[in-house]
Amino acid sequence: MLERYNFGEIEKKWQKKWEDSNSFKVTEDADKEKYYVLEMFPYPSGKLHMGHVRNYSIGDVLARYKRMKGFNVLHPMGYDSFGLPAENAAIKNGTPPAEWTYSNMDEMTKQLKELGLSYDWDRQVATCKPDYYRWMQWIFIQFYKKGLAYKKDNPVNWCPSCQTVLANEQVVDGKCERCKSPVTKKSLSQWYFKITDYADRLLANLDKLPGWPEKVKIMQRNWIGKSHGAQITFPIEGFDKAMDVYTTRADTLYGVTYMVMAPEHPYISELVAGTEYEADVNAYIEKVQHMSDIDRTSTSNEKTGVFIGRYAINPINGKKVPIFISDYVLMGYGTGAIMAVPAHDTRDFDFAKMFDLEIIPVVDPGDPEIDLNNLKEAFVAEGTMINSGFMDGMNNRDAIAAMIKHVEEKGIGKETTNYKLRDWLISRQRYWGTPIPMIYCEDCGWQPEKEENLPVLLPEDVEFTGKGESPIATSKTFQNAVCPCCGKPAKREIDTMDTFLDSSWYFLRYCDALNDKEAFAKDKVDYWMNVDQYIGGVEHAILHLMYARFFQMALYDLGLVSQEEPFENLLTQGMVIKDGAKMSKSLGNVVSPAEIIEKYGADTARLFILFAAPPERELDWSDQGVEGSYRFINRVYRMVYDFTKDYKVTGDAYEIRNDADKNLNYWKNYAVKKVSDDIGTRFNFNTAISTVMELVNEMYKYREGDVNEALFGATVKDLIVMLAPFIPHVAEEMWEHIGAEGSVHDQSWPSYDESALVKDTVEIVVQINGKIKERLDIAGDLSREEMQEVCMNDDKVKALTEGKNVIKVIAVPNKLINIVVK
RNA sequence: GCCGGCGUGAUGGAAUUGGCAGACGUGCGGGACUCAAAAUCCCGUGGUGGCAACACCGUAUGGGUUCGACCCCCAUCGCCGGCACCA
Repeated sequence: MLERYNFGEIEKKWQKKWEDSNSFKVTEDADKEKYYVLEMFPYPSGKLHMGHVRNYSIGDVLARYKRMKGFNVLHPMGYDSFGLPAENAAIKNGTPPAEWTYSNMDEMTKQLKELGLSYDWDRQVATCKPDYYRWMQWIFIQFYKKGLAYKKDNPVNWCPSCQTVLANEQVVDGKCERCKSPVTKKSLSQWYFKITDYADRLLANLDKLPGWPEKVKIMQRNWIGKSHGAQITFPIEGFDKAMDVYTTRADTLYGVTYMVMAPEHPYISELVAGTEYEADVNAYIEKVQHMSDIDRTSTSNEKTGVFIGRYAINPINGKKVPIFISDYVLMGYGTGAIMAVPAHDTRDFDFAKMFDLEIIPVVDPGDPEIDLNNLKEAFVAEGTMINSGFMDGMNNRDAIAAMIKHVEEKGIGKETTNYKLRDWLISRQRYWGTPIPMIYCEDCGWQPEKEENLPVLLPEDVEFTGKGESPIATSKTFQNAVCPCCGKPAKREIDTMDTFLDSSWYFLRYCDALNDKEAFAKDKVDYWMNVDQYIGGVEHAILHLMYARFFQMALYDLGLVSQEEPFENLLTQGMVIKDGAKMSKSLGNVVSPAEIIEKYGADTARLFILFAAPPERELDWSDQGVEGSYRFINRVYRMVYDFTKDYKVTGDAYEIRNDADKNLNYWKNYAVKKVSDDIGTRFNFNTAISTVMELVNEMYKYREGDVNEALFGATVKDLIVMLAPFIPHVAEEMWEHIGAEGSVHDQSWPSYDESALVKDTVEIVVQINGKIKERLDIAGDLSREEMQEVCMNDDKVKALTEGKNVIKVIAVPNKLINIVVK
């Protein structure tokens, strides 16, 4: 070890040793307790950013800590390597997506290794590799066979000029973001997963995840959006089909004054065919079709709509009410039609005012301030039923149940549960994704490819023009297939899978990444799963984390895994920001990990990022803070170096000779206790580090006096071991330097001696009426009564309470005394 | 609009959940070392008043509960995030 801290050499040296000895490889070991720590795998954009560094540093500290605690730790890394950017690169500069992706992965792997992360690289997965997507396709087929995958026509955004499907985000003002031509809705045949079948379980199981942040669970609950109500059937005058509506407010059925259908409602064309309303209705539908969902919802108060010339009959009282179409009713939720109660629904109220429709109050607020005959806004709170036949006088919350029961008895409706969650549209008209392993046969319909023919490989004879159909369609051979059922020539599906599928089971593949016989062996998955600690950005709170849960449940139902939920504990790390804003190119506040590693080394980068803030919170990047972390490493390094000039680190046995020894011994043991707790149970790495800093400060102080070689040496040893998870390279270097055996990362985590934590005297606070008046050093571990006695006999306390009436005394052992006086 | 979260020194953040507010780091001030600077080491650093011992004030604001509140309750203000015409 050199006198000066040369991070460049140290980091290179140890990274090579770890790699050469395959230090972090793990295998199943039934005799050891396992721990699976997983960080969300990255998209291989080519460069790591600080968010990655933060994510992986957190995971690495945990992995290294748990390993030292004796766990068999699985800590893998891989790439979510399918996706659009690779395809865009191909369009822009002609590089094949595979080439672009593989070179990015190499670059990122290099950077990850430079951070000194303790991954078992043998288990690396990349979702774009055939040995991964083969099993993705196999899983798809299992889902298909179980009835979880289906193909359905559905309207999607279509740009007639670019000849392509657009995502909602790519439609601006009803126009194509690129060429500005009006976007139409086109019905395209798309593959879906029936995630809605799992809505209830996805919701209910959230309660079985105490290790998840409440925030994420709330977001998922809202996304699933379960609501309880009734479906009620309204006959349409002069029409043979009736109109079903969904409502959570069955209590307001008597207050219905009109009906609204979504513009996409299937009955509309029939209802207006050949009438004087047809032209207006079609014009309105046309207009709505040209709007993106974003625009449809942006003008939230301005209601639009058209009367369709038809009437519905309220089944409860026979009242005839007009039917409108309006874009404020969504086809995708409930039945795509509503009963409108303007008196008690804000949106219906706005619409009724706009079209001058009748408003009938049926819930009385019981508030003299509110004029029921001239409502200024919809009344949506609780009240008493009026104008509602048999329900009059009831509380409206009770009336909901009463009305549901009533409509069920009369056969005009039924109790219903609804979800906001929709089925998962999984097909993409893109090249760089897993081919959907389905074949269309004129005679047999859609058939899954035979499992022995997997993988269905991505074709390479394709063109990337950015126009026309998916590039896969340009392949001369890809679509030609044989029907797995009847053997006749058939056509292969050219759509690929949403990349969220790939990332919905990668944690299972890590358990058995090299298996070429099956997606994963059940016994291996049974050994490693569940993921004990999952770590990633909160931006995945809904999509990825919901899809992965869905996959796990579906695989559980298929008998392929033994648990319903994949992630035992979830930690959502905060963003890395600088100067009060997210790091971004446009703001010019990006700090690249590469430049920090170059200037200070990976250990400093890791230490700073863990020290600057607790993991869930935003982290404010500070160049001066980085300097501070660098200084701290130097400070430790110097101390260890200097100590070994005069002394040796011997065994662990030492004697306590005096107060200074006792104090250092206290700190040594206290730090072990505190750091273990902070890493292992609280994930407060920032306070763990600050404790180690305090210990180092104490060691500097101690060094000024009469040094007990054995004690100081033992403290140095514990110090290096405690620092190892945070700054693994320099810890290893110092460990070698003090002449200790083996790798520091193979050491057991230090234990502490409870008796060393007992102080001879403790400082307690004396309060009078809750105000601190005095601090006293008294013997430690006194009982309440003893404490009180010592305190009341103190001269200052006596003086302060002189002539006052002591009402009561509260004593908290080793902490404080509060004397209440009058 | 609805649902969350957060407001603590100049600053990033501590305070293990109702018991010493401001640990640790940064910055700043002072000292030591040096011809000098950097680095390093040591000391100080919430505010007001006082030579001082000390006193008073202080965790967004206003109230409450409690012997005791950064922590619990009510209201208000501000910032951030999620969802957003879901009937």
